[in-house]
Amino acid sequence: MEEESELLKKRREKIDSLKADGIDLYPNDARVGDTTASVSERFGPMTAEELEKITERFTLAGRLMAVRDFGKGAFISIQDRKGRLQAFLRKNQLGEKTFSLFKRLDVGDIIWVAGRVFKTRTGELTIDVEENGLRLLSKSLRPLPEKWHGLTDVEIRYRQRHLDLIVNPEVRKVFQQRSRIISLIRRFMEERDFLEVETPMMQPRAGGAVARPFKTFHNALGMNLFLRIAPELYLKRLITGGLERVFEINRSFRNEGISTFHNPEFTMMEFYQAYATYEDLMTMTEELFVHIVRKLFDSTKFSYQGKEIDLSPPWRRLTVRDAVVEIGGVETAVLDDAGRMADHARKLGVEVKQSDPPGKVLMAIFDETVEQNLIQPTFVTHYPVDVSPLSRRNAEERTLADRFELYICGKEIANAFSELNDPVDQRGRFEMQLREREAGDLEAHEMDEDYIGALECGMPPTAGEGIGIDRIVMLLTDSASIRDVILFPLLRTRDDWGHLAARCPHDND
RNA sequence: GGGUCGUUAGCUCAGUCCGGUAGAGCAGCGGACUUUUAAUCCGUUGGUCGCGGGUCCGAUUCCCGCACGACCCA
Repeated sequence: MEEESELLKKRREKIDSLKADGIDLYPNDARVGDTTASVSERFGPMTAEELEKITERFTLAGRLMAVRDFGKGAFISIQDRKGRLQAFLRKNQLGEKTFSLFKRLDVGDIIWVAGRVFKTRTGELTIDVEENGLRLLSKSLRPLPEKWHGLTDVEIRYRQRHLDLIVNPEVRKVFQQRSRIISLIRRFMEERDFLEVETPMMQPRAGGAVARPFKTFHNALGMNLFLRIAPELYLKRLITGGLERVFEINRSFRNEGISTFHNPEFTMMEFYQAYATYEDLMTMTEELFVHIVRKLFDSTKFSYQGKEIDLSPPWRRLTVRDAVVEIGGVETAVLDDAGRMADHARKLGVEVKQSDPPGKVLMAIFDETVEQNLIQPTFVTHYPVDVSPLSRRNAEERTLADRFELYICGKEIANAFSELNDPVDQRGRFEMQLREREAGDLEAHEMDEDYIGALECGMPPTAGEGIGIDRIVMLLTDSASIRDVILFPLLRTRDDWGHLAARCPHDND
């Protein structure tokens, strides 16, 4: 048994003392009528004289965050989901018993107070706690992090997010913003008559994107399953099924490295619209983003990590080829010669295989030279078909796809294309992907006969898009790391002794 | 996978360069105080110095390895 700290011992002593007085440490019968915000919004603007006429009684519950004790009186701060409010405890008003309860409370306890409002000499709105108007609702055994610096150790912040949320109000705000952003997106889609759907996260084949999946196993069915890397192929079956406009906001999983912009599970919105083109989606994307930032900031501008971003449309549109020439500084002649292009890529330090199709090499050059320079919102268009196995071919340029990616602040935020609905072409694309897989590309797409079968029933001409929700939230909350916008980012597990938990041997097939 | 940095009290941090078993603030505990708000004042408790090994009379400090985390690179 591990030694208990002095602090914990003291708390246990208090608990024993409270129990001895017949005080329930975890009661569940308190009724809460108000919030810190409902009270302060209503009475904050009033003067002390005006408040004297208010005889209404308020009941609040929340966490005790600070105590300023004066012996026979004390100020305390109560924090609920909406914020903080101060309360004043007076011995002669609370009564002997209740005041003695207060003396045994700790910062961190969940409490309930009742009383009227008044303003202190310094003008702060305060609850004047009435007789017996203080109750303990839940006893805290552990001390909270420090009141002034809060909790800054990022590892503890992520591992014990509850502490982070209690003591760092700006963290709570980020997650409130996240919820708001998702809600705004949902509303926007519903207004355009899109139907929200849910498709499988456990899939017999992980398709719809170029990435490595997590593998799992269903015991009863004796079946290998993969966590989805994208919902795409299922959503398009729904388009074939006649739903015409669908969207899904949910998790996808990619078995890849972790960085400030990558978490193994992340949230994406994918949506598909029949009888639309990727060009329609560019306009719609502009409208969506403007809708969000106007509601959030009442402006089309915001700043991210010191960079001023302006989302007022129309956004810059640039082909991959033009981007590589203009921004990447690559000569046109190099791009027209597969051999020279591969040499150029190698010069940039990119690993190029003999089997890599030219489109893949071009995109490697793009990633290396262009991506991080696209700060203001930019639609990059005309992707090579080689790297777009599910996209429709451009009517004029058959080696190019009707596809765009959206970049903001040097990061990919969205990926969209007119969908390939020709089952014969689709089979050919999958076959090409299979050849890349055989050449060692573990991310290449697999053959999916079920999906081709669905296309053979006739899928209407459609455009679809995937938008990285975590990344949007990062941008709009000025968060430097994706871990700051995901409540419980993936970290290595540790047991109570600080050792790594047992790792399962993994199979590589 | 590689590099850099970090890990010291419940929290926020000093100290380690130059080896002699650790300090502050907040929190806690005791006392004073009924309009404070990082309340104040007086007193005071609290440490496997991330883990393991090596060198040494002696290691939180030097060396090696490991773990976890952060950032950068691939």
